[in-house]
Amino acid sequence: MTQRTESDAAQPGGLPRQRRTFSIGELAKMFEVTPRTIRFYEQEGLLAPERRGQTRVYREKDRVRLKLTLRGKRLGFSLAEIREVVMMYDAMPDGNARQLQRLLEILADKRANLERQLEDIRLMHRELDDVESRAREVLSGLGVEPPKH
Amino acid sequence: MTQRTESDAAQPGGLPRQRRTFSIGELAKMFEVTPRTIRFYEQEGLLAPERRGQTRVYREKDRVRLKLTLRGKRLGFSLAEIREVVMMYDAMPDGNARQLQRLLEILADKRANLERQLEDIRLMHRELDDVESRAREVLSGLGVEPPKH
DNA sequence: GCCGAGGTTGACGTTAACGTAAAGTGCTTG
DNA sequence: CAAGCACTTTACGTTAACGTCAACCTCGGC
Repeated sequence: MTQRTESDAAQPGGLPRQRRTFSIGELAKMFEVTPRTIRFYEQEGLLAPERRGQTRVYREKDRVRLKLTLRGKRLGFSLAEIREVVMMYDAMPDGNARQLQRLLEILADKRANLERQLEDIRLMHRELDDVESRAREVLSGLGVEPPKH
Repeated sequence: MTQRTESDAAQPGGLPRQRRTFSIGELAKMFEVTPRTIRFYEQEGLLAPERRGQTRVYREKDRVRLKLTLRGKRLGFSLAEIREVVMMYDAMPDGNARQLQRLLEILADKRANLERQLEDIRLMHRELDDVESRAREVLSGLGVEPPKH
């Protein structure tokens, strides 16, 4: 319903970008999820924030990871799948050849998934067009003016 | 892994198209799901096959519905959402104006969903490109030839 | 000094979408 | 006619992804 604009506006004042941190509540509102969700993702190995004492402190890196995670979810990937990619990405610098090969496999897999989804979306789009036009027909048949948009 | 080609080849011999029926097992193999899944969809009001005695008999119409249902699922819609559209579509001819307005709302909603998914896919695609190219770099740094495709 | 706003860790509850096992029906095939 | 195969219902089990308490800390402000 409400469109969030994921803005990344540069802070005036030239703060050293990397120093910005977030509380769990801030992140939660930012992405419209609950703190519980964020803690759960941590428990599942998708996030690993620092601690100031007992409380979690999130940095830019964590924010990005959360963003990617949620995007993956919207695309229907399971948390396990997302973790698989994210963790391997982090382990890349010292990853051995086998691991990297595996990573490439996974990526190809995801890519195929995306392709199929694109096709599905195109098809679904047509279906919706069809249903909608039929609905409009019936409506005007009833002498009701269908909404323009 | 295996690409099914959802073929709808016209039967030679000019059979009256509408007469073709399917068993639950046939449909299951056709779409690579289990019979249990198909029965579950029926129980959830997404399918309503005829019965020859006790056994279910599916027609072309049912096959299409199952196809649409599975497509919707791949796009992350819940069975409830899918049912909402499918049932209203069927009720269209005698649907009153209110119902149809509601249907249009739902359709707009789904459409918005698809738009967001398209954007997500584009973004995700870039991420994958990025991760992959970095993985390939590291691999060749190790003196290993990364697979071309 | 206490209060409210936010944070924390358990631990149990819930929902969706099936899986799985048991027990029975019905055809057709050797 | 027995065996096998595909179908049926009933019912309980399972997994993912959180929701929902309860009970506790901790900090800034009045």
